[in-house]
Order: sequence, then structure tokens, then C-alpha cells
Amino acid sequence: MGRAPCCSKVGLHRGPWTPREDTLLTKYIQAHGEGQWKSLPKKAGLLRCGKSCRLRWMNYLRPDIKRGNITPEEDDLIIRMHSLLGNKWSLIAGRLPGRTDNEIKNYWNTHLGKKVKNQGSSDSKEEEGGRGTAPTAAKKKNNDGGKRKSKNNSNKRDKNNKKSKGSKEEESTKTQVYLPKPIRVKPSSLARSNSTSFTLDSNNSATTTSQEKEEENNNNNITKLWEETNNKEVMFCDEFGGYKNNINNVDENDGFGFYFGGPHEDLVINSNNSDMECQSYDYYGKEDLNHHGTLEKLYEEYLQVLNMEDNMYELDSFAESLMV
DNA sequence: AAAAGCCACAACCGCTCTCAC
DNA sequence: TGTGAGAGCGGTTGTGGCTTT
Repeated sequence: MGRAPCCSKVGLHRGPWTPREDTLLTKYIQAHGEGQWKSLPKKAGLLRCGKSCRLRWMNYLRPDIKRGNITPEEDDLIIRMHSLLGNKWSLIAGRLPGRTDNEIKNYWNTHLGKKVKNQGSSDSKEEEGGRGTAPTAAKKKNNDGGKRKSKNNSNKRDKNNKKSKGSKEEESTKTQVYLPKPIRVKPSSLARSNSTSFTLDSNNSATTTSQEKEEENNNNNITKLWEETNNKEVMFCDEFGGYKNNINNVDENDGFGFYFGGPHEDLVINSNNSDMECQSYDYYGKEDLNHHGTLEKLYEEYLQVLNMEDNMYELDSFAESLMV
């Protein structure tokens, strides 16, 4: 299975993009829109493979990319989302407007992974199995056979004991996070779905295949583990990550809402006793803008939810909804 | 001042999924 | 139903530049 790498073709540029290439790509996409990545390089006059063009555009050139430091609010959201979703960078990125999955992944591997690990190691030694693949880059570097010159194999620094620079990573965090084993989510059927409405049966009748059942089991295990280890603080995700109100506090009219999906198409889950109705939701629509406001606003709201002790809510259905 | 160590992140790779035919 | 192309995702690598020795 699989195909030959699209970049293996002789004569194509690889490595860092030049300003000229960036300009060409940007101009072409501005004129013709995204898509057709395979034929795009030729049409745009680029000696790059389509995949490389797509990556460059998605992760760097897109006008809605937010450059700059990750804010503490975003930082916190990432940790919480990761604790629930694992390494589902694209899903996490979907909750952070202007951030890319690659950026978040890198940020996690270089900052948050260590941060959480430090936090976790002081709390428990059982992280290993449950963490997933978090700081793989760091792990890799110890085996680095690459260009870095004269890297002594016995070097093997202990990153956590490292120098003063690490002090910023040692800053205390206020949350207790359990990291579930990464699980495969099947977001595509949602993300790429054009349907505007569908219904989920909360009794899982929608789960049919063995794979889905396996995921469901994973999910339940995760939820169980999560509940066991997270008594101190229940995680809620904000509207970007999807938060839940106490079902007892659900407004009968509004239901409870949490959102997931891509930046342009979100899902609103409304709870009606047994069923959950999911609707396509235009993230940037005017109604949505009124409803969501800025990230800061959302974060405030999110913090409020966090502070509501009574808002404990089972994560089962939430996790299930993400796995559908 | 120079070399080595280290970090951060852009870019690449390989795989999977969806969809059209 | 099978197949191939297009697209997307997560893991990994390469490397410039900063820090430490």
C-alpha cells in the first residue's frame, strides 16, 4: 500500500522556502484559491511538489495564521485538550483560531510536554504508559544521528535538570492533567461532512463496526481512568475545546452546547434527554461571532466553568461524541 | 573567542482516509 | 467492489541560532 513520495521526483526543490517561492504561491492561491495541490506548483511556476506547497500554505502563508507567542490561555487550552484528545493536533488546532496543528505539535513537544511531564512526575510515576508519544522530538535528539556536530553519544542530557533557561518551564501550573493514551479519532467523517444535521443516539447505537467498538472501549477506559485520576479537578474544555455544563443546569431552551470540528464548520451538540442533535455550525458566521466573541471572552467563560464545582459532568458522552 | 551543546520550529515522510470512477 | 488520486494527519528530521563551557 501507500504511494511513492510525491517529493521524490528529481528536480524539485526541497528544504526551506525562499521569499520568491512564498510570493509565487501566495499570489497563485489568492488568484485561484486553495486546492488542486498536485497541479498547483506547475501552474504557479514553482518547482515544488504539491504536498510541500500545501504544507507551506497551511502552516505559514495563510493570512489567518496567528504568529507569535502562545498565550497562557492558549497554553492552558492546549494542555486540557491534549489531556482529552491525545495527539490529535488538528483537532486541538481547530479550537485555537489562527494556530496550526504543526505549530501546536511543535509547541507541545518543546514546551508543554516537558511541563506536563514535570508536573506529572512529581505526582505519579505511572505516566509512561498513558502519556502517548508526547515529546518525541526530545527523545529523538538523544539518538540524533543527524548533522549536529560531534554530539557525544554519552551526552544524553537530562532535560529536566537543565539550566536556568528551564525555569520558565518550571513555572507552576494550576491544573492537574491526566494524559490518556492516544486514540485514533475519526474526525474526517465529521470534518468533511456536508450534512447539516444528524442525530446521535446516546445509547451508542451508532457504533457498529469492530473498530468503532474498540474505540468506544478505549474511550470508556480513558474516561474511567480519567475520572479515577482526576478527582481533584474535572476538566472542562471551553467552547473551542468543547465544555460541558452540568446537565442539571442545562437550559431547557438552549440545551448545553459544546463545539468541535474545524474552524469553518463546527458542531453544536444539544442535549435532549437521550439524544444529541448535532448541527453544522458556521464558526465565522455573524451569529457565531456574536455568540463566541473573542478568545479572551471564551477563556473567561471557560474559567468560570472550571470554577463551578457543581459542574462535574461525566465525560463519557463527550468523549464519545469526539470519537464518532 | 571558539567549540560544543542545546533548543525551537519549518519542512519532510509515510501512512490513512475519502471520494470519484 | 476495487482502485487510484487527492488530501490530511501525526511522527520525525534537519538546521539556524542561541547558550553554555
